[in-house]
Amino acid sequence: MAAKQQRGEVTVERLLTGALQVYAESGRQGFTVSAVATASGVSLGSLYHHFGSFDGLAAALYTRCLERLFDEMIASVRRTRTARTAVRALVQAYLRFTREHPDAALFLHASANSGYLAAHTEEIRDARAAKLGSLAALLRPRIESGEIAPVPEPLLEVLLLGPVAETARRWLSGGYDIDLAEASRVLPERIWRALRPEG
Amino acid sequence: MAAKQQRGEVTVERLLTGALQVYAESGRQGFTVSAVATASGVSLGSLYHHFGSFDGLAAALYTRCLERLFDEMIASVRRTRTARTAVRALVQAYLRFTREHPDAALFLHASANSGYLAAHTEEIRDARAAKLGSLAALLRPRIESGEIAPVPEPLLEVLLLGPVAETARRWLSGGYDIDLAEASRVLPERIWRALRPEG
DNA sequence: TGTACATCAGTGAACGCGCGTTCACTGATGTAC
DNA sequence: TGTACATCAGTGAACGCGCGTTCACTGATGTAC
Repeated sequence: MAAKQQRGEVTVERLLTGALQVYAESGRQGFTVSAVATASGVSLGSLYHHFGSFDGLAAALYTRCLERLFDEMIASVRRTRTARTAVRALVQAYLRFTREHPDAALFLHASANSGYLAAHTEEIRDARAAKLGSLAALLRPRIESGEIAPVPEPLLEVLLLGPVAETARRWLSGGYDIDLAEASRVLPERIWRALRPEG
Repeated sequence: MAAKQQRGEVTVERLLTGALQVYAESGRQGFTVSAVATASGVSLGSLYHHFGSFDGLAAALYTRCLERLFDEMIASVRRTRTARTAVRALVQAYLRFTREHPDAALFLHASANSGYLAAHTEEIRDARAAKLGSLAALLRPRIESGEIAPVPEPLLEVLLLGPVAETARRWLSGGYDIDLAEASRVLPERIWRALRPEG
C-alpha cells in the first residue's frame, strides 16, 4: 500500500480553509459543496475523495476549530499557579481566540445544531468530551484543595464557559454592544467570584 | 375590507404547533415545508397564504418562543423585592421554561444561526432587544441603588443568561450529565455571587 | 538505475432528488343596502 | 331578512432550481525487483 501523499494533505488544508472562508463570507446559506470547492480551487471529485461527503468535511472542520480553541485554553490554564489566575487565563484565552480567529469561532457557534453535523454527532461529542475532560482535569485538584467551591463539574463548566460563550456569540453576531476588551477585563473577576469558596 | 376570520387564526396556530412538533421530532434535517404542512393538517397553499414563505413561518415561531420565554422571566422578576431574589427568579424561570417547554427551548437555541432566519434578522433582533430591554429596565434600579455591582449592562446580561443558556443547551442536547433540578438549586446563588457588590 | 505496476489524488460533466414556491381554482365568511 | 358582492381562507398538482453526489477517466506518486 502506497503511503499518504503530501499533495493530499495540501488539498485537505485548502478545502478546510476554503470552507471556513465561504462560511465567514456567505454564512449558512452560501455554505455549499460547490462554493467550497470553488473557493478552495479544488474539484468536487477531489473533495469527495478526501472527505466522503460534504457533512464529513464540515465535521472535520468543526472538530479542528474546536480542538484549536480548547488547546489554547488548556495551554493558558497550564501556565497558571492559582485557581484565580487559572480562571482568568481560561476566560481570556476564549475571548482572545474569538477575536483572533473570528471565522473559526463563528463556525463553532453557528454549527452547534446545524443539521450538516447530524451524521457525525458522536465523533464530535467525543472530541468535545476529550478536550473538556482535559480542562476539567486541570481544575479538579483546585476543587479538591478547596481553592474552588465544591460545585458539580458540569455546573462548574457552565459557570465558566457560559458567560464567555455568550459574549463571543453576541460579539460575532455583531448586533450587540459587546466590547471584547472590556469583557476581557471585567469577566474574569466576576466569574471568579462565582466560583471561589464561600466567605 | 372583511375582518380577519377566526378560522385563519386557528390555522396559524395549527401551523406553528405543527412546526414545533416537526422540529422536535425530526430535527433540523426534517424541518421542511411539506413536513410542517402534513403535521399541521394544512395545505401548502394555506401555509403560504398566512406566512408568505417558509422562513416567514420559522421567524414567527422563533419570535413567539422567544417572547414566551422572556415574558416568563420578566413576570418572575417582577414578583421579587430584592436583587438577590430577582436573580434567583430569573435563573429559575429560564430553567423551568426549558423543562416545561423543551420543544420551544430547543427551537430557540438551535435556530440561532439557522439560515432560515436570515431574511428576518432585523425583525428578530428587534423583538429580542425589546424583551431584553424590559428585563434590563427591571434590573437597572438595582445597579443604581448599589444592590448589584456596577457592571456594564451587556456584561451583566451575559453573566446572568450565559450560564443558564449553556445549561439549557447541554440539557437539550442530551449528551451531558446536566441535572436541571440541581442547576436550579445551585446556579442562582453562584450567579448572584458574581453580580453582588464587592465585600 | 530502470521498468512495470499498484495505489493515491484529482477532474468535471452529468444526474436525480427534494426542496421551497406558485397558481388557478373552490369554498367560507363578512359587508352593504 | 335576503341577495349580491368582495375579501379571506384553503387546496394540491405542478414546477424549476440548486443542492449533494457519482463515475469513468487521467495524471502523479510510491513500491518492487
